[in-house]
Parts: sequence; C-alpha cells; structure tokens
Amino acid sequence: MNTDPREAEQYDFVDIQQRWLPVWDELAPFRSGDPTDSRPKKYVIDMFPYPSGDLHMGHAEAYAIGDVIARYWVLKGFNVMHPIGWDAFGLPAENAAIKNNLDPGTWTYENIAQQKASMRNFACSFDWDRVLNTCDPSYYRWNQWFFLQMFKRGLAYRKFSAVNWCPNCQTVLANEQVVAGECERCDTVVTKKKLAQWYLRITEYADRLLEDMQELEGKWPEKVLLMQRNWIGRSQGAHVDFVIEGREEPVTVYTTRPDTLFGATFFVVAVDSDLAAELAAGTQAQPEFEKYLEKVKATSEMDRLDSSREKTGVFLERYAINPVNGEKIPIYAADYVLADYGTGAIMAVPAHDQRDLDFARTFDLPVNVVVESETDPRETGIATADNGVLINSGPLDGLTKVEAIPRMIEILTERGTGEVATNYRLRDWLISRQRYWGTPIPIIHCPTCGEVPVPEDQLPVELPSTEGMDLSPQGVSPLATATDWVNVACPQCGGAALRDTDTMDTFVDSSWYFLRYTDPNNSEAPFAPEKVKEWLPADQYVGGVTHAILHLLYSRFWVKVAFDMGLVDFVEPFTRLLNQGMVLKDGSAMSKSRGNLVRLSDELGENGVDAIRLSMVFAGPPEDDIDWAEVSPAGSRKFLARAWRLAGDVTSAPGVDPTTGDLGMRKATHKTIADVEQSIESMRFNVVVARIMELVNVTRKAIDSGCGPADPAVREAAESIAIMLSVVAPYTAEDMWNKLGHQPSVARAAWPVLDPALLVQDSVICVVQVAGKVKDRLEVSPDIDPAELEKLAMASEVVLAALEGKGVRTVIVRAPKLVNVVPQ
RNA sequence: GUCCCCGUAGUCCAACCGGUAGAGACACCCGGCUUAAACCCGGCACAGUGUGGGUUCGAAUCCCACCGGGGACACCA
Repeated sequence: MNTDPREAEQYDFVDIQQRWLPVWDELAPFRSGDPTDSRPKKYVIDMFPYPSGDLHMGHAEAYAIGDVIARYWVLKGFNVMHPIGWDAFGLPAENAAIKNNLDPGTWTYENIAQQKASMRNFACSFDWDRVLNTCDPSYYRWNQWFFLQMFKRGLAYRKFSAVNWCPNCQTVLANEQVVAGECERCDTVVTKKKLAQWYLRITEYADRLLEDMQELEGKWPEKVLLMQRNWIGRSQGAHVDFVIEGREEPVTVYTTRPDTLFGATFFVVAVDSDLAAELAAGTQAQPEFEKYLEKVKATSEMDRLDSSREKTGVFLERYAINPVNGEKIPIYAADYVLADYGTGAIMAVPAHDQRDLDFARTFDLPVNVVVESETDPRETGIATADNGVLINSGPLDGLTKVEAIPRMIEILTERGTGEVATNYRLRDWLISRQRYWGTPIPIIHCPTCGEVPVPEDQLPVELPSTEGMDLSPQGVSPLATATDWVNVACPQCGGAALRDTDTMDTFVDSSWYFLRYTDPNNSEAPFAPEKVKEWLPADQYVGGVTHAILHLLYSRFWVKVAFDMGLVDFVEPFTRLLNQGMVLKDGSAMSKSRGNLVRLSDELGENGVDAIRLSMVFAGPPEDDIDWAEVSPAGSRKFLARAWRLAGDVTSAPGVDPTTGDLGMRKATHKTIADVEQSIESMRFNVVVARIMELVNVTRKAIDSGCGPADPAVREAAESIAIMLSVVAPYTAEDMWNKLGHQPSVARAAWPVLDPALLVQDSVICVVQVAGKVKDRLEVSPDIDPAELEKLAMASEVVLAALEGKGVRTVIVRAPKLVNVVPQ
C-alpha cells in the first residue's frame, strides 16, 4: 500500500477532456428546441465570430464569459437558448481567395469547420442544432427579402452622391465604418468619390433610436449608450433663410443659436458643396476659389478634421442679407464648414462661436457681441457661449439666451424667414459594396422600367460561380464580369435588363441573425413570428465594445423596422448587454507584428480547456481587459486539480442525508451558494471563482483535519462545488460529478438549493470603537438588544482605558455589528 | 479642449445601504515531503485605500480641488 500523495491519482486534463466530450455529444444537454419543454425561457447570445482562422484568445474570453451565464441559467432550471453561428461573408475570405487562387466559399467553410471543432472542444454550451452561416443562400435570401420589403416601404433607396471610398478595399464604406478618417477594417485613409449607391433610411429612425435607449438605461454599459447618442448627434435649433444678392432662391442655414442672429457678421458655405461652386461661378473670385477647392481636395480627411489647424477660406465676392437687420454680410467658402451636415452653409457669429471667431481673426472680419459676458471675445480671442443677456439685438435685448432662442424662432416664423429645426449627425446607412463575397442586391436595372425588384419567388439571387472570375478589386464589383448572370429579362416588361452588381454590407447579415436563431431552417420566411416572440428580446448579449455603434446601432434599427412590419412585438433586441474586455499581452493588444501573440491552442495544450476558461473568468471583472502576462493558467490548473481531488476523497454514498452532517461545513457550503448566486447575477464572475476556491479550501481542511471524508456535509460540499464549478470548468466538474457517483451530465444537475436557515449565525463579532477607532471586539448573539450591547461595550476594559476618564458624549449603537463610543 | 470611468499589498483583484480594509489568486519567503529538484501539502509576511481639503460619531465608499491612468466626443454650426 502506498500512501505517498505523489502516487495518488493525478488530475489529467487531457484524459478528462477526451473522456467527456463524446458523452456530451451523445447527450446534447443544451438543446433548446423541444416544443413540450415547459421550463421558463432565457436567451443568452454571444456575438457570432467571423471565420478568419482558428479561434484566438479574445474568442476564448468572450465565450468563456457567455458560457458562465448560459450554464448558470440552465442549472437554475431555465430552458436556455444559447446559439452560435458564423458571420461568414466579408473581405478576408475574398482577399484570401485572391491570394491563394481559390473560392471564397471554400476558404470560409474550411475555417468554419475548424472554429466549430475548437468551440466544441472549448466546451461551449451551444445548441448545435441552430447553427447558421450568413453566406448560405438559405440565410442571405432573407437579407434580400428584407431589402425588398424596405425598398417597398421607401426605406431602401439609391442616390448619387459623394461617398467614402477605401482605396485599399476598393469599395465604398458607410459613415460608421470610417474611424478618424480611416477605413475601419484596414486603416487606409478614406477618400471621397461620387457614386450611385444604395442606402437604408436609418435617419428616419433617429428619434426612436434615441428615445428607446431609455429601455436600456442601466442594462447596457453607459459608455455604449453615450457613444450611440453622440453618433446620432441630435441637436435642436432653427433654419434661417438668407437672401443672397443676385440669386433668386434664398439659402437656408441651420443654427443652434438663432438668438445670436444679430451678431452674424459673415456667411460661410462649405467649399466642396454645389452651392459654393454655384456662388463662385462667374465672379472675380472664381479662379482663386477653384485653386482653393483643389487644395482642400488634396488634404486628407484626417488633416481636415484637425480643429487646431489655421482657418482657411476664400471670399466669394458675394453677399448675403441678414433677415433680421437687413445687413449685407460677405460670403466665404471654407473647409471648416461641412458640405454634408446641416445645409452646408452657416451664418457666422464670431463673438459666440469659437470656429467663427478663429476665422474672423484670420480674415480680419468684424466681431459683434450680442450676448453679454464677463469677458470680451474681441480681446480674449475666446468666443463666449454662456447664458447671458442679449444686447445689440433689437427685439431680443434684455432677454437671456434661453429666453431669446424661442423668441427669435417665433420672430423668424412670423416673418416666414425661418423655423424651428432639429438636426442629426447620423446619415443614412450606405449598404452597397463593390466586392464579390456578400449578398447580391436583388434589383434589376431596366432601361424602360428603372429599378425593378427581383420578384420574391425568384429569391435567392445566388452569387454566380467564381469559375473564371477575376476577384481582384477594381472598383467595380466582380459580379459585373459574370455576363450570364448579369443579363436578365426585366421582370416587369420582359426587355433586356441588368442585375445590380453590388453586394450588401456584411453588417446587414448581423443585423438580424439573432432573430433567425429562433427558426434557423425556415424556408418560407426569415423566421416564424411566434418563435421570435417566444425567445426575444434576448436576455443577455455578450460581445466586444468594438461594435458599440456599428453592429449594435444597425441591429436596433433593423428590429424597429421589423416591428413596423409587424414581424416582432418589441423594439429593442437585447435586454442586457455585457461588453467583455480584451485580452492583452504586456499592456497592448496582441499582434504578430508586435511579437506578443499568445496562441490559444498552445495555452489549451499546456493547461487544458478548463484552466484557460477559469483564468479568463478569474482574471478580473468581465468588462476589464486581461493582460495575459498577469494571469496564471498554471495556477488555475492547480486549483482545478485540488477541487477535483475532493471528489475522490469523499467516502459517503450518493444520496446520503446532508442534514445529518457537520454543521460548520454545511454553513460554509450554503454561505458559498448564496454568495455565488449573487455574484453571478451581478456579473462578478471573478468573485464567483474566488468563493468556490474558498469553499474548496474549507472542504479540504474538513476532510484532512475536521469532520473527515465520511461526513455527509463533505459530500454536500463536494457536490455543490462540482455543480457551481461546472459553469466555468465543465470538464473538471463533470469528472467530479462522475467520481461522486452520479450519472452525466452535471449540466443536468440542479443548482444546489440554498437552506436559508444555514445562513443564520449563532454569534457575530461586534466591533467596539472609541472615537471611530476599533478598540475591542465582542462575541454577541446576532439578535442582541441594543441597550444590552451598549452596556457590554461600556464594560470593556479596553474601552474604559481608551476613554482615559474622559466623559462620554454619545454612543452610537448599530446592533449587532458595531458600537462607537464618542468621548467628550 | 469638453464629458465619463478608474487609482486598495510587489502584481491581478475583493470589501451589500458610509460601520472590523482582505475573500481569492499570482509572485516572494519559510517549513514539510524528496538523495536532490519539480510536483504536492502547510504557513508567514506585505497595503491603510493617488494627494490635499471637507461632510460625518465614523469615509476606500459621499462632496470639492489637484495629480496619474483609461475611454468617449472633438471644425456637427
């Protein structure tokens, strides 16, 4: 007989993983499609991955966190839908296909297969029967269907205008996909190009996107709500019409400060607007204007956005008439006014707008103060914007700014030269892309009938084969070269017509996939409304903050459209949102070029799936970044081994009555259950792990030097540990459950039932303070009478010594935890 | 420049309504096991909460200012 612990059975994560994975495949404990299932429902959803290669550390963190939530609700008796799929259209597939001369589909499906295998091994509690791939025609046909519904409702339209163009990706981009003047994907500086493109009218939903955020308050990260508010950028103000000398039609400007109209001393139009070109035409200023326009066009968007830049502009030799005082003010073309915000023209009030003041000082233009303030912008060079009293403003004199704004709007409205106006920063969503690997836009261009929708019974419009097609980006979609595919008969007149050759932005795919999961194989409709009604809105959405605006704004928009179509009965798709942090190494994001890449497969091989999952969850609060240099997966593995050994040490039989067990051990177990529940529900998963570790330590001591391995309370502790641990470390937990004599799967066990009686303490430690400093501790009954407690405290020798004979001014008693004696 | 969040042991992090600053871990150190080491087991220690004020019987927690870090917005009229 060998009692050497080194010879004892060892925790072998490879063996455990290999043993349980096939069993789980067989049992499929996370299937959620049974119509007879009467358990209450929960929908937990992780943002689906893009299949760009195998899973990486970031995926591991996100899916480990989502899994804690999903598995917890399963154990708590809910019918949990926890689906997964692939965001499978997009440029990386196309670029890889060009590079390696293969089909984007082949590349994509291979990666999906690899990721799927990795996820299975990572023990994610996904319902594998609901998998969807957005590049399947059975999925994207419904993109096309939605597009056509929006087209019918006037929510999808085509227009010719200046758009963002990524010269590297050779395609247009939506505003949301241009970050600081660069392409969101490839960081190339974005340029402008005039093209006819398809748009979705998200601006029509701007107010609802803002107002419905109230529902999300406190349930979504404040940061995301703020970013969306900023992005939508609603502002209140007025439209004011200015007569232009020598022009028939007046020009309207948008201003948030109509009260300062008397202080307008010049007028500015965006240099790159049609209006500027028109006003400059035929004037002496035209050559100089054109030179300036060329210069501005050559300036990158990035530099143009730099507000610290010196103001530039050209006087157009023309004048506008201030509608309230008839004053003639000069018109300038400048690049600090944006062509696509407001009306592309502004009234400049240098005294009360910093940009206008900067411009006025550069061009030596007059500055008229119309709102009183302690400082004078003409001297300080700083425009004032506070709520002062109006001066030099005729009928507004004496009013404060907040009073003057509505008054001025009234005056303008009466005179028919202006009106109240709301403006938004949000623009319509540009969805056409000049690339192959996406959803074809289901429109046929007919020389006689115009834009004709593809009849719904002809959907999907499938992508043509890449056979013989040159996918390399040339600024027009590769689909244009598929002659057989492009040339069709017009569905309306039967004449020769052409298919639209652009494909949709991949953010279309992800704008409604969470609805499709409820009914992934429906071939009659995108989903059955009653199934969506059963599961949505989703109880919990988990994903990175990178989508704070893009995907999350588009999805909210899409759902509101679906609501208006009568397809869904809610307006916000995700009740709660959790943004997990990123996985870093040595303080920065991991990347090959930085040489700080940590490979998930290496980590999994070294310490096992459970240890990696545990490390991800234990490293800190889920929304914090994890620096992999600061975590110890080996430490996680050691803890799992410790926990696992407990199961092997239990000697009582399964089903033994825990109430006959050691009371101290039982109290520790039930305290842990209570704490773990509370911590999971408030998303403090790191604390969950800490609490379980604590219970493992206590149980170890009970076995070695306490009530012993045969005590029923020890079994209760070990079983509770196995169940609670299963949300983080399912393999280890499953093996413990098995060693404890139970049938698989631990995922089907019930969450341990808390006995509140065991949370009651026989005695508590009462702290006795003198002048707020702890002097003594008393062991008292939790329901001690305050008066009695005070007597006890006052009798304490330490307290009396601390008082040093000084009198007592007052005594604060917070029975049973605290007494504070305040001396004179 | 404006707004928001965060500063707690060497490190990562706990601490419900203001009420004993420490749950858990990493690293270190010490001890046990070992021929030795690793593994394993046990243990000790380390901060008074960025700084300075204020409110309070009592402040990590509330308020103000500053410092440091992170984030959002930033010619949006």
